[in-house]
Amino acid sequence: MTVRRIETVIVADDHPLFRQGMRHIAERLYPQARVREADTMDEVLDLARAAPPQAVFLDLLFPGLDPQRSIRALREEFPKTSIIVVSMIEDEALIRTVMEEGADGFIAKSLPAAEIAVAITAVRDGEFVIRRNPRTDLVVSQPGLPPLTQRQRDVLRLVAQGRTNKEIARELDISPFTVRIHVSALLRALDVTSRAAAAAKAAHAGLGGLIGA
Amino acid sequence: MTVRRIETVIVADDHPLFRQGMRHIAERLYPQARVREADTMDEVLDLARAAPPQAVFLDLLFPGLDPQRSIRALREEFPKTSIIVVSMIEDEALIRTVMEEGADGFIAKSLPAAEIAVAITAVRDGEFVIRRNPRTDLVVSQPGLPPLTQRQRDVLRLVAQGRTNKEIARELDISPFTVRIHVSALLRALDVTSRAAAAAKAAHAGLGGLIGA
DNA sequence: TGCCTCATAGGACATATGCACTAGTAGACC
DNA sequence: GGTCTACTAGTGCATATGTCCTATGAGGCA
Repeated sequence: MTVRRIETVIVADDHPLFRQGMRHIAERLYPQARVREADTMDEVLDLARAAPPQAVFLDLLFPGLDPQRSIRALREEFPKTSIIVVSMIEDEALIRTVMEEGADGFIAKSLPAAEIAVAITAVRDGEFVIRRNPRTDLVVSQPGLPPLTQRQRDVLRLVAQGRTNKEIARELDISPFTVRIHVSALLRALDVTSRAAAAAKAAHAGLGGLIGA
Repeated sequence: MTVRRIETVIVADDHPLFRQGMRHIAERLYPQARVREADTMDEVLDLARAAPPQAVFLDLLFPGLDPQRSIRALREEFPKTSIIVVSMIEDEALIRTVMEEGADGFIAKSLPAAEIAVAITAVRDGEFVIRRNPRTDLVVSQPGLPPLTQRQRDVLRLVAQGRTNKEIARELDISPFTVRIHVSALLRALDVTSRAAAAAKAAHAGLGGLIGA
């Protein structure tokens, strides 16, 4: 995937200190970009509509905000924007939910700045990224998915939810033929030969799948 | 699924105290059953071959034992036995792995006896069961799968790994036609209409899918 | 300008999948 | 013995899926 030039970035967080930190990271990564800061979800939407951002860094605990709906709404209105959720909470179910709702990356606030920057770059390169604080007990290998185009990520999300090509076509408002193209490319990229296997890989990588209680 | 009478149970754990506790639970649940105790994996196999058990309670940290291979071997040799893994460790990746290798249930050792008994009954009723110690922070709803027959669980495991009907047929050593029967019944039971959706449901229920480090 | 990738849309074709039937065998239950 | 379910195996058929092909427009890059 050709990485499009970053022109506008929105940092949405109600903690001034953290917002400053994120701005700093964004400015280091993309010196030419304009970084906007937002205090509320409405402000995010206003800023985004005024100048569609290439990336949004969204605090999960945004004041009076329902993460699910907001992320889905953002994804629908700005399909090409990298939505990166940054959060204090590292609960798995929440992570899976926001990823399924359309986020491209989930980054724990507790990570060092350098790691956050790396994760952001990976997302811009087409990867789904989930970075939590390293746990001390058991080290688990994170399978990870290869870089995918935005459309491939959209499609994978839906395939991993068990949708058919027709349903995906309706959801993304494109032709079923086009969906097949994306699915084919996706299967090649994931090195599998069936959508069910793709769903399994997605589950292993952190999209979908959840152990509860 | 008709619950077959429990005649023989094997408790495999190298902690005598815990083994006693498990024996107690088993005897309360199935007064008529013979409960065997095993110290090593070889002993488990010897006992099982002498008298095929309806249920095996297996300590995950068995001396010098590779959980993956042992569980898969047990499952292959005794396809109808309920394999219930009981463990000190509650690491998710480990749980998913043992469930994928053929276990029917995973139960944390830290749970009270009553809950362990309930979980065992549910497994015997055809459910996949994963019970960890309740965490205090965020309560997550565990989707849970409806009761399935042993064959349906076998098939679901493989579907959730992205296998095709042919592959499943080879793996289970039955006809592809028969696999289709099981898949059809499975889809009905899960209330979905495609294997990919079934895989997604399985992922949500704790089979497959893993968020790492 | 030319070259590239990505997203879009469609045709053709082989295979896989899912469903609706029939049917035999084995075990559990009454 | 009669009845029930699970597991097995098959046929037939409609639809879904996946691959290979062509083709167009947008946008980035050299």
